[in-house]
Amino acid sequence: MQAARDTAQGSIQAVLPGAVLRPVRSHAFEACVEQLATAIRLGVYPLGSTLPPERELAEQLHVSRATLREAMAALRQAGLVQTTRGRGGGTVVILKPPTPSARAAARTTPAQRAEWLDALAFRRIIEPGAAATVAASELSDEARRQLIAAHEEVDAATRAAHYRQSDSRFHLTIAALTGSSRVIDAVTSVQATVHEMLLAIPQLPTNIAHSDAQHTAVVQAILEGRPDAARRAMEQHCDDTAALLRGLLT
Amino acid sequence: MQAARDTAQGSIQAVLPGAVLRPVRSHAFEACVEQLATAIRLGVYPLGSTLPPERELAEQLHVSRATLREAMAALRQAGLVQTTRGRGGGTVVILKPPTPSARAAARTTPAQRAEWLDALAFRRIIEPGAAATVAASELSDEARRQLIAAHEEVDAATRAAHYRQSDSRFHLTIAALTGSSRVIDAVTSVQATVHEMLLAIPQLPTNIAHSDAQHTAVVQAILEGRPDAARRAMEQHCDDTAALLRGLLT
DNA sequence: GAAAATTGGTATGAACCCAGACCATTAACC
DNA sequence: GGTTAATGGTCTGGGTTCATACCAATTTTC
Repeated sequence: MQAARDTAQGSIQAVLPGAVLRPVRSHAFEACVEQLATAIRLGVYPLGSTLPPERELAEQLHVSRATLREAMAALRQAGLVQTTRGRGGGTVVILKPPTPSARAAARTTPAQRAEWLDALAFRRIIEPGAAATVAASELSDEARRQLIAAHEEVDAATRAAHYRQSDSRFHLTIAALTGSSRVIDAVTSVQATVHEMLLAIPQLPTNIAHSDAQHTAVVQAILEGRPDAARRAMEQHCDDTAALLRGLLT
Repeated sequence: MQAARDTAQGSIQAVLPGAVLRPVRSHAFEACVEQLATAIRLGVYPLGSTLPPERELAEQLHVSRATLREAMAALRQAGLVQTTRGRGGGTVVILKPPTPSARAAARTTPAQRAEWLDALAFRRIIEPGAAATVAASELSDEARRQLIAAHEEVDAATRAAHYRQSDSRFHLTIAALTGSSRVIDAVTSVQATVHEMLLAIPQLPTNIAHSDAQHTAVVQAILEGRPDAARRAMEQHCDDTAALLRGLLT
């Protein structure tokens, strides 16, 4: 009767139960703060832009306005946004992207490291997959414009502070072009973690040039409709970034 | 001042804000019910197996025991589990996997259909990616055993009712072998949706034979350490299933 | 300049969720 | 057979979240 506890039926499935059940996300307040802060830091809402009205955001996040307002208050207190009342008012992003080297490579907990390595492994699957999917689909002119514009924006952002946000937006744009909300979710989550990691290490200009070349290869492969080439280019990009991060993390 | 509302800075990013923010998962009770019911239906906890004690499950799901118990009560009322008290007691799975053809292809809402198509697109990326990742990694003897056993189990399950659960466990096993919790989450979510879709359509024996051949190809490629072959085999498998489902869904 | 519309700010009662302690029942153990 | 341990069942007080109003400020519109 003791053996029956571990899921009966063979040893194969003995590992699944522990792996499949994931923590339920409670605490709406914290979840809102995290999502909004991430969106701002990734540049989804750039410096100076106005967030949607509270009522609208609350509906998007499936949260009561009271809870959303608490999250807003936290963002305000953290210096990420500023709020003004009345018609035409709203909440404006005032966060200046931090300079990476400003923060030293803080000591990371084992759990933190595991989370980061997990994100890199997941990224190696999802981002190349997204690039291949977009390359295999028929892109509208509008879609092509968006991709090219996002790429040019990264190219133009030589200043390190803006480079990170442009880079995130570039990757998110590719995800958005798949049209799949699950893909967008996955890439957003991955980019948030990568962003966090990159803040912890100094940024080398050579890396930026290197990344730009790979971005260009990805965009070309997508525009020419070559899925395998797009996947390989993005895999190379992920591998290089991952090698850099893993090396500077130990 | 009106134009500034739509995220300032060019038209490219005008689409991102709406796409990136996702609903916050509140309502712990419903989330628990959904996760447990899914795990049971996918065969993570097979018929006759005992679930972990309430205190343990509550901790795994990051939920109070009171909330977990409410979820358990719902599962009990739905006829999925049975509970007995005292030492050696616990909650046992009593759900018999339903016969697919029993339920007619119910009318689906547009939102439902969109969700389903999204899941298929996501699956086409994540499952082949997971197969390639596993094939590229060095597998322990234990891991090889698990993979082979999971495959043989599907092979042996000719009865339709058990076939679905074996199939889900097979795909989940590959995900688990990547060692990445994000990959496991993604595949679990995708399998849950695919499972839901397959329940809505009759199952043809020819499809099972077809799938088995593809499963074999995936396993062989993984065991031989050929990532590209593993990816292609799994892509073929996903494409065939997706074509079938999309066809019978309109 | 007055009215209307849009936006953030505040208040309240109900429902939900949590942590912890304690009770009841049953199988395992000596 | 008696004791112990494991497990589900119950209770309570306090914090969170929700839905729904209504108030306040400010710009747009006429």
